Amino acid sequence: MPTPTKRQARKKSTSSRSTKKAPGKRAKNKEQTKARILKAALELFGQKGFYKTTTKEISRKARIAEGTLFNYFKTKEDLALYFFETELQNCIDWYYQDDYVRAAPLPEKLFGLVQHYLDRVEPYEEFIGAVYLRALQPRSRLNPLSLEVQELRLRELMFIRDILEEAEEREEVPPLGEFGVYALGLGFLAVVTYWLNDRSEGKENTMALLDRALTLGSHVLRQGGWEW
Amino acid sequence: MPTPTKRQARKKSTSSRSTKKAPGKRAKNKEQTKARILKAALELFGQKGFYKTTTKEISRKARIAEGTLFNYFKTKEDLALYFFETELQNCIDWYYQDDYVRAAPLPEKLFGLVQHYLDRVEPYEEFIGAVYLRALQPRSRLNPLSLEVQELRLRELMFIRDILEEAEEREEVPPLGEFGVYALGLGFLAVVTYWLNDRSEGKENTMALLDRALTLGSHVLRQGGWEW
DNA sequence: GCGTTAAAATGAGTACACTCATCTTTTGAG
DNA sequence: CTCAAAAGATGAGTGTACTCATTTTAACGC
Repeated sequence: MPTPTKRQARKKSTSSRSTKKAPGKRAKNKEQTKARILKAALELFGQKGFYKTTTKEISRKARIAEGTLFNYFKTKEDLALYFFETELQNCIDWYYQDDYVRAAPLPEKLFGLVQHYLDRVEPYEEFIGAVYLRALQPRSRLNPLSLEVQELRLRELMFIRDILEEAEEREEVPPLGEFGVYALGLGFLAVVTYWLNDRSEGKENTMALLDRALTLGSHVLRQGGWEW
Repeated sequence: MPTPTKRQARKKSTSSRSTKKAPGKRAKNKEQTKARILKAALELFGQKGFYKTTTKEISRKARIAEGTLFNYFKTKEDLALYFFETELQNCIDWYYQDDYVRAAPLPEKLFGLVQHYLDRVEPYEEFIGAVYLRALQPRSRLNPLSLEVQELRLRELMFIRDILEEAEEREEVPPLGEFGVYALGLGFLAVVTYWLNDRSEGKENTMALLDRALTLGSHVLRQGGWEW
């Protein structure tokens, strides 16, 4: 029994002659439906929150049958996860397209990235815990969400690795390897959890903490006290 | 509307004359029932896992009605949480009763504590994520578990504070204050998440990481590079 | 067009955590 | 002992995420 593949991009362009992209009515509909679901979900989550929004309501608002929703998203949490995927991708794109940020020294770079990410993720603050934090518990196949979350986490870690490798090449930091990636990812998680608890105006406490932590981190690394 | 208090220890010993403890049939039954529920839940979680065990099964095995379970535990997750409360308390008691550990230097002390905790928590590895890790998301009153989890986390942090204060008095570390507590708690969380992903024999990778991290931490602190 | 096949939509059905009005047991005062 | 009040147990009922057999729609060769 092969596991069903999903989200595969089809590039079969055999039949139609001149048009490079042959979207086809089917693919188009599917895209539209998915967009409608996401739009409806986002609005309802914004109005009533993640927990008080039912999948029935989302279906109704998206003008589809109740069951159809689950053809697009395996679970309600998987649907919510989609927003984080989008925002992470946005963050990655932003980084690779902004030359100023890419050229900046590592601490400034990280500060900018985290700030950007938190800004974008802010609307989903309520359910970030229900969804995203599960990345910390990847075992147990019983949890049906784990695979999706794991993918997201992996993409995040790969992005962090890129940034760290770049910094290593520029000799901004000593070679840290995989452990550095893990540690930085953990630091990021720490900031997010602090941010979740931060009730200060405009989350300024978080930004202050982040600033200080980056300064401290640079300091420790520059002292080279890293052999262990 | 005052929030209902729970789990309060009653010490009214007004009526019965000679016996110091007047348990009363009611309290006794309640205790027994609770114990039966916990026993049944633990067995079933062990056999089938947290997610595949239904509250109905637990009730049946504990020989109570389905609804009764929820007189004792607000949610299924709250029931699972009970095991972590117990183990944390056990850990605290263990620490305060073992003079050898209490006298040890801070890194050894922390190593012993974490090892002890992980040993005890190991049977619940499958659902530690479903329950315990929610402490990271304390906001959003919609999540009905948050209060209980928050209590547990608080107790943990208070324990960490005790340990740190002791170390500060003995001048094993510079004064770190509340930030130190937070950082150490985060470090602990890091170890737990690593442990959750660790498939090595006997979780030896985790223990190795813990050892190295403690050595590194001591080193950094001893260098005094802490002004920021 | 027409028929066939595969993709996708449908919504009644299911499973399960949790609620609540009602019934049962314990307590304690007289 | 009696009885009223309080604590607790009960299980049918409810809401909701999710499933699946069936129906509808799109694609495509003829």
